[in-house]
Amino acid sequence: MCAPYGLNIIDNCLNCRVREEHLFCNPPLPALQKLNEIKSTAIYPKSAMLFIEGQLPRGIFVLCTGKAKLSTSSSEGKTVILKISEPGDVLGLNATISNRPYEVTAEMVEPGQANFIGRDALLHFLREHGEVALRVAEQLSHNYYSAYEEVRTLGLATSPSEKFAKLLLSWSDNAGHSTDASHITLTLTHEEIAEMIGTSRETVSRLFSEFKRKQLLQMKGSTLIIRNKPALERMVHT
Amino acid sequence: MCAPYGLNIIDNCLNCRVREEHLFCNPPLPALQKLNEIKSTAIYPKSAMLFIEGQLPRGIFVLCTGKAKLSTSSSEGKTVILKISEPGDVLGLNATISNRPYEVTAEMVEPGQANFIGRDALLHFLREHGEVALRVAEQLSHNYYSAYEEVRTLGLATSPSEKFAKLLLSWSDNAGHSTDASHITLTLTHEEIAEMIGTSRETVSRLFSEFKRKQLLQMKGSTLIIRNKPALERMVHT
DNA sequence: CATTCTCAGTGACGGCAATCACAAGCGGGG
DNA sequence: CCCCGCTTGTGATTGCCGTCACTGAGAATG
Repeated sequence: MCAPYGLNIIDNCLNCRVREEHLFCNPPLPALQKLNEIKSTAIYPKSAMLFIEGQLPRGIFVLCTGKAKLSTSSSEGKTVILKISEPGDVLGLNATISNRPYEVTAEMVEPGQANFIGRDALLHFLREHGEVALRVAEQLSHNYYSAYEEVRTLGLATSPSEKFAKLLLSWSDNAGHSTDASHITLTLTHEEIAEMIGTSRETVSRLFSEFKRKQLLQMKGSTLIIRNKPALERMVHT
Repeated sequence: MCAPYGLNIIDNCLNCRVREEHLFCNPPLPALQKLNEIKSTAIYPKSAMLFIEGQLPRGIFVLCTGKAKLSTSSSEGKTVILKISEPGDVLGLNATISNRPYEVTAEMVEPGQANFIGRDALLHFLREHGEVALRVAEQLSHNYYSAYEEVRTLGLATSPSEKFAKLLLSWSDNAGHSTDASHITLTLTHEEIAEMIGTSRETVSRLFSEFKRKQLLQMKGSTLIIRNKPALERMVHT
């Protein structure tokens, strides 16, 4: 769990140490103190919108706990989910750095805490602390890889089943840190899964049925168990 | 045209001034001199590979003239083209910054000149010249937007015709600088176009036929003329 | 407890595009 | 000049998946 609202950023960061991308956790002390001055912390409930596609960039959000989904929609209402962000991720960085409107919508799918840093303060800070700019570059590079992976999923996989298998494997890889990699807690609806792999909700339902029938996976409540990972890997033509 | 092989980077940059992203053209003089020391220039023929997906990152290539296609392939041989890079673009930056293998293959589709900067020299340089690191961040952000746009194209557009229309419009926008925006020189094969919009070669052929029949476009040799841009825009549900 | 809403599962149907197959243009090089 | 490779055009076929329609389960809400 993350430190409660009101403690300083150092405490936040100690509790943030879930992933490797700690944009603002490892810098030297002077930078850290400055960061602590310019950030503000808030807790967001499920379904809270951190920012919305098209808005002018107010600044960045450093996710401390909870999960946020990054999505973009067409005027027809069709939606693509680009990524489910996890603690440690920096949201809105691209828009803020390049001063273009937020290109995605960030919505909390699990309630959590985030630190906000306004655009002017951030840019001013980065100009003064060049060491941290490299960190920013790394985070941007990370964002790029995420989008790139999405392109590969959407563009290279032909069938929905292949994309679905790929998604399951990516979940399995991410979860592999502490718990059993084959046990995954499923927080997304079929609709949202469909938006991640670019297919329809019904097809996702049918994929679940099919994969269960083929003994590839199994559901226990909201826990998803991968029963035959090698078979899944064989379905994916990386 | 770009300065011939052998002149220094200042001359190169003067001639590079085609686009806005001049990672290495505007820095203060000391940085420029240092850059000039660590870069090396070469001319590449058509089909030359600057780097290949999966290779360890040797460094970056700043494209001076010519065009390069950035693509990624599955083991099945299916290919997605992520972007056609133009003069001013920095290739291989993501991989080099984050020290991961090149995630794409960069192949020249029009012969041209590029400056190479090795990874160690680049990182060393960036640490010494923090001002330029912000430029790097901007370029990375730019790369991200490209990938993001590709996700939108691949994920949000349902029909191949919509993606095709979108591609034509993006060409029209890019070409709009100097010449008539409705006249575009076509350098890609149908196969490559198919790889950009995630469809089959035959479908692209049929799309050309269909669009010509509907008076949306017209071909004169290798020049493509857009005859009804509003109609194209109506086909795209941004 | 009743109502309502969201989410999940499943069948039927139809259309669209991938695939296969082949013919024809086109250009370059020997 | 003539072949050969690459590119393009187009027909026929097939199967997959998106859409529509409906049912039912479960959670939330009052």
